Amino acid sequence: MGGLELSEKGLSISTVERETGLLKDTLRVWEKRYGFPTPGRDENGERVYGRDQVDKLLLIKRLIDRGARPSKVVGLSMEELLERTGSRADEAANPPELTEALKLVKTHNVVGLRNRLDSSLLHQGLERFLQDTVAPLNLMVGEAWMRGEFEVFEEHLYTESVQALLRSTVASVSRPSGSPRVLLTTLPGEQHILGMLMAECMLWIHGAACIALGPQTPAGEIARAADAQRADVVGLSFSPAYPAHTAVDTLVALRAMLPPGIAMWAGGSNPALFRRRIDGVLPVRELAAIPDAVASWRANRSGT
Amino acid sequence: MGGLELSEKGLSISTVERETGLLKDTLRVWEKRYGFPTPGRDENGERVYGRDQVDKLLLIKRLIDRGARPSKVVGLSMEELLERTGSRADEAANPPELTEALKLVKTHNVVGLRNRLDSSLLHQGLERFLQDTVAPLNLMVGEAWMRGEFEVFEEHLYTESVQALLRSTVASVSRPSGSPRVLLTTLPGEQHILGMLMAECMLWIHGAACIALGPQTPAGEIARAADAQRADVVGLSFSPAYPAHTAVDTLVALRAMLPPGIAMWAGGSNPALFRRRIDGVLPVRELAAIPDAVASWRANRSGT
DNA sequence: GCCCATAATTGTCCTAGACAAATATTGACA
DNA sequence: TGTCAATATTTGTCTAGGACAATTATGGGC
Repeated sequence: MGGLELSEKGLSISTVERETGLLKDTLRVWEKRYGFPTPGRDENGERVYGRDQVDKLLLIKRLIDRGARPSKVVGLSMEELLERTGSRADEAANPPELTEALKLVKTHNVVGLRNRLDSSLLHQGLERFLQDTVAPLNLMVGEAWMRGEFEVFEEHLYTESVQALLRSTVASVSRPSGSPRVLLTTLPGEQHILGMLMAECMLWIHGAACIALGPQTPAGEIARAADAQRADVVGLSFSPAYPAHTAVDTLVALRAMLPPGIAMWAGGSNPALFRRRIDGVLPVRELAAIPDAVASWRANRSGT
Repeated sequence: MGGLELSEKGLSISTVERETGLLKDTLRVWEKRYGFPTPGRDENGERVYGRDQVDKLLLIKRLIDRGARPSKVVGLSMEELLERTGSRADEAANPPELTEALKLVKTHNVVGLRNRLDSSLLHQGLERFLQDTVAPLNLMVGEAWMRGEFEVFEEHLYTESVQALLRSTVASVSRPSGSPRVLLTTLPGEQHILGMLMAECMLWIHGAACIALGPQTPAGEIARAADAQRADVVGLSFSPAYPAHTAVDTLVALRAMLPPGIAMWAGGSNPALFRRRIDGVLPVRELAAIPDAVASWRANRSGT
């Protein structure tokens, strides 16, 4: 019943869908329109993708998430794709501490990485640690991955290390208290939670109470949870890979379900959030905007 | 471009796929074969699902994951479905502390729940806490959800509370050391991480070192990571919802990629792991089996 | 009782076409 | 030259119906 798997020979279209996030329909239509990917066929007439094609698809997807047009990038050679990665000379502009941290990831030195992060956190304090260390490191890891300098598992290792650190920091907050009460989650299909964790830290620093629902809560459930938890704000996080119109549509729908007294904040590096205003939804472009959001919420509240 | 969203009116087939985990193809073929679901159509001829249908689909999916046959359960009424939920009188058999903990979830008292879990952990110690509190609570939450007594967001709240507690416990381990070195992760598409966290705790108690890769690592990357981290064991976790044949196929493929010196352990409540032996993969039926696995690994290692 | 051959069930893949939303391009006008 | 509206292209996702292999159930013989 379908479900071939990644043997050494090749991957089924389902597997490629899961690993790249590109729908089966999209894979098939790209093949027809742009001549890529070019899977083989098994004895059964079903598509079989090679590992190299999947790697290329992942790279293409990142370029598209960044704003490239499919017709321009699907079907390019690997070299041409790597050229478009950009971020050429500016890597030298990064502080040496960050470059060194990256080197620790590259050498799979988890312990060393964790030590360095711990020490940065202690030295800088949480807020500056988030803004000056974690945020730029995230970017650098993403860029390095695009340039083919990082394996997927190395990215996992990095993400997991940072998350563990932030989580244990957040856990040290005994109980949620303060205001506003912010319900934090992501929509179904959005699995990136690092941004949400960073937001949770920032909110906590600035005296807000966070109720973390974990990732992937359907909109209807978010509305019920906001009611049950008497939340003042619903905070949602969107990675660049999250489909733009789904994000906007769901935000609009959720806005209609929530009482007007509950604010909505949408953050993350997804461009859809900042292209056009969504009525009743506050876009939070970066971590540094969180304190402002909190402050203006309090001003509004005390004004009423 | 497609991607309608959950307004009050209805959900698109993509959204239903994301929220239920049932593929679009499956939804369409069920509609044709069993007469359910019965979505409406928008002005565009595209399927529009009601919230009630999605709830029913979620319930059906859980019954099927448990072993029911689709032809027998798809198309039953909501009442008939609830009858098959089973777990009738045995809920009285649960210890009263657990029932009380559930009540805290039901009243959305996150703080109370967290307090109670903390105190159970201190009182019982980590190992008994996992086996006598967390594991049965997981089951009870799942059952209660099937009986319609829990909302999705209440399950999220519960899961998040337990995860936060276990994570902060794990984080208190300064650095990974000990043997065997176990690389822990899940395969792409498997998002349930609670089981993995519980395993991490058990392994730590019994002197193993865990390297957590986070969820959803492709098989090839697991192999590279195992090499880079000099792992002795690769540990994978499978929830009941994970497709059976995908699990088996990928385990076989991964086994072929890994050197024979690296053991593979597969755990979780997915029935596929225990139906038939997979060569070179040790099935770990429950938490209590982890100490045995560790002990026998050590015996083997010292023997050689 | 168990075991094997046959029958039914079931999920996923295939092709090919259609269309609306998003994005780019053109042209008119200040 | 710059801005805005109208048109053209691009793009992802949906539709339909058919096919098939893997899984699970059923019957018959021992």
